[in-house]
Amino acid sequence: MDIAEVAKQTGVPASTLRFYEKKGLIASLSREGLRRRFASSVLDELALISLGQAAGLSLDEIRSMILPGGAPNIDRSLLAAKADELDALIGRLTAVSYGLRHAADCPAPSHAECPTFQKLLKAAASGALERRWQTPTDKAPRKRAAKPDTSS
Amino acid sequence: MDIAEVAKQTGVPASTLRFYEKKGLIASLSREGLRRRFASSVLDELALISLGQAAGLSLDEIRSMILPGGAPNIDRSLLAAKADELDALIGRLTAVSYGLRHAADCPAPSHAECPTFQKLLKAAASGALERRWQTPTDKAPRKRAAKPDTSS
DNA sequence: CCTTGACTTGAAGTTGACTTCAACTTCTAG
DNA sequence: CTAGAAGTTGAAGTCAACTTCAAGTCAAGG
Repeated sequence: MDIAEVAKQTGVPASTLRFYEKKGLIASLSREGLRRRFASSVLDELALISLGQAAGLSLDEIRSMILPGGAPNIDRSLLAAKADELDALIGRLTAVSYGLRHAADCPAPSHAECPTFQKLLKAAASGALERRWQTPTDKAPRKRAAKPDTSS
Repeated sequence: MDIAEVAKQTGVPASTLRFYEKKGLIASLSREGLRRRFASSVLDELALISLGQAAGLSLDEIRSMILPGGAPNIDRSLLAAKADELDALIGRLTAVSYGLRHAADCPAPSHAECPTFQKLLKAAASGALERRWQTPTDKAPRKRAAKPDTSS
């Protein structure tokens, strides 16, 4: 498969594929002239990368899970640890969501008088809620996976 | 309060406080000579900022919620929308966590043979799991909120 | 032959939230 | 008075994950 084919099938832009290759996350099997040719196994690797990202791993971390051979080599205790981390995050987010929703419904004229909101604020102030994990911003529109495209 | 005092009480570094001031998120009430003097209400503002960040808002979004006067002016429908977003995120994360944990326990010799893991991979490949929201990295150690310090 | 379009490269740009730096001014203690 | 700690500034640097750009290569079609 050439780079455009991989891009079309996975929705991952060509620039990203080159970037991943440079980073050592995927390998292009050979070149036809200048052009990369990818083995179809790259599709699985990309899925793995996607999953790793969803689990909050950095690309560097993900790379360390991929054997040079291509087969994933995943430390189960690392998985469990990541799951724990994720659960902790979920717990915090759940609290925030709950508090947010409560504050949205709160009949108090100002949030300054809503006890639930105050409690949330206190939690935030004490550092119980860690910051910085971004929700996807609509300012960064990305191509989604292209549906198999019959038109071309 | 001077900047160091605020930093100590909130755990927010002085550099961040200046940064927030430049951004218009907090206001220093006056200057004593060159030095900023903060009203104690800045503590509440910082808590609000912290909460906003935990809810996934950008600093710009947070600023738009803070009236020049200092009192929060929060659109309830925005809160509800953010809560919805959060819930969706929580749902995805829960799926990933579950899958991760299952894969960690999976008795198959390689994850290639674990059906749960395969399912996760498929979901990731299809874009059902969105990317990019970072868990706090230990490479970015931060001061935590200092306990009320009696020593000074 | 020559254009067009898909691909190649390395380098530089982007974004958000900060941090770090250099150079400078002030306050306080000795 | 003087040192040093702590404050000030604007500008530049950092980080991650990409994207964009300029400039170049190559195959195919008219």
